[in-house]
Amino acid sequence: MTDGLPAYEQVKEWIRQHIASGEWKPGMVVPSESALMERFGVSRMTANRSLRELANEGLVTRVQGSGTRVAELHRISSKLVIRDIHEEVAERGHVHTTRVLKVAQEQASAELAASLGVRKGARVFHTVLVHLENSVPIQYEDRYVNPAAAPDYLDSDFTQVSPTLHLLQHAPLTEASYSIEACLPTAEEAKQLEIAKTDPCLVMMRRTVSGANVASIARLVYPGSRYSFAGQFQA
Amino acid sequence: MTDGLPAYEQVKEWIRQHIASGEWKPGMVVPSESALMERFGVSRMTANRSLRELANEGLVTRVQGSGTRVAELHRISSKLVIRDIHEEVAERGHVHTTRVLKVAQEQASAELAASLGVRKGARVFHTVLVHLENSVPIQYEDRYVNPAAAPDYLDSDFTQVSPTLHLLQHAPLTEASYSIEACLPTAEEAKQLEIAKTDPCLVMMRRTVSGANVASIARLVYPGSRYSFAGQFQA
DNA sequence: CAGTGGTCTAGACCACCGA
DNA sequence: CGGTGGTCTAGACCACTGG
Repeated sequence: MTDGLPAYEQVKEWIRQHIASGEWKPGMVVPSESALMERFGVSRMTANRSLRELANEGLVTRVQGSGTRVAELHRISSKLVIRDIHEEVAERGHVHTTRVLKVAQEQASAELAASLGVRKGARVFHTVLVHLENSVPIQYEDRYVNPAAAPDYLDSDFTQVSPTLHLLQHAPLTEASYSIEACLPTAEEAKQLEIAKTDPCLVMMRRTVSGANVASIARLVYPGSRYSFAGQFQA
Repeated sequence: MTDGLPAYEQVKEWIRQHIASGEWKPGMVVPSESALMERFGVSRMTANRSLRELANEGLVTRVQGSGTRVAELHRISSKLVIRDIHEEVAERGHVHTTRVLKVAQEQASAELAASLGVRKGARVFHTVLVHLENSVPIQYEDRYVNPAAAPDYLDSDFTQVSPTLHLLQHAPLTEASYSIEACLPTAEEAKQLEIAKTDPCLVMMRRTVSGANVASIARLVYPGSRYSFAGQFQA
């Protein structure tokens, strides 16, 4: 333990290298906490932290009473970060503007009511807008909001504050789920995004939960030719 | 500290609730480790573990000497897990089969050579196959493999072992990057996936690194009508 | 039963920040 | 300078696994 790095990091690094080199294959037992104590002259708390963090990262699996093993399949798992679109465009040094198509109160259909967790016919907020990057449309956003989660949603100026940002600030996020598909745009979406009706789009359906309420349900349509999701994974 | 839950989890949960309820807003200071020691009657190591894990989860930020604060914007960040397709299909209780279209050695074009990190004209492996779930095509996989990373790649029986699995077993994964877009299929892809040329597809480009080598570059085409990526996020 | 991981404590030394 | 987080130790009790 001579390096400048913390001891628990040195232990992690040593284990990582044995796994990455293929020397320790999936399913094989990794040195136990007491073995690491001897090998590195560290306390058990330190050895424990190393193994626990590697387990959190998915590199090893631990079973009480049995031991620590190299994880079976290095699943390629990576963080997909969903960000406020205004922030994302700004970070590229571009200008983000918004075209507001609809800001309204509506009565929830049966299907929508079920998704939002409100009674059928209850009052819900509905916004439709288009996000532009340097005047080029990059996202069509069709969103329903539960008034219980964000009572003053409709008072927001959506040309200044994106719906995502308003919700993040007024309805702390506790849970979210999404799915990504490839679809053709509807006629209205194609028109607003200024693309052909045959241009494929990435469609993200996103549902966010804030505390006890479903806060919002959104359908986000991205022109396939102008947008992609990217991610990275490091072992 | 009466509950059945570990003390550090109880402390985390207490903090999470104050954040989720909106009581503690982004930027506000969270109780320090010593404050938590008093409040819960735990040792500093335990209080430290609670705050450290919350920081790893992105809920708070910590600055040495300054303190712990509620993180600025809850970015909706979620794990996108990319799995071996055979395993994924099997888990749904369906049958996975493979149609092998090409297994060959080729000379790398300039562009491909650059991506794979080999010399132009170097020998590379090239496979093309279609994955079927209950006899329905769900993925067209066009893959180039660096022989340095998996010398016996071509000896594999791809009807039994998927390329992903072979690579995971023979070339331990150290890094991966991907991007997801919406595209129309090529004529060949449409034919093999048994879809119309106008049906949008999800296309994932994936690049994996094993140790010092780029192991493989793959283009994975999913029929939009039969596949979606889903994910979830919990605060 | 011995070996493993899961948790917790009391105390310690250090580096850093801000008044 | 005091308060904060970053790390580490020696020892402890428990629950679980496997032979």
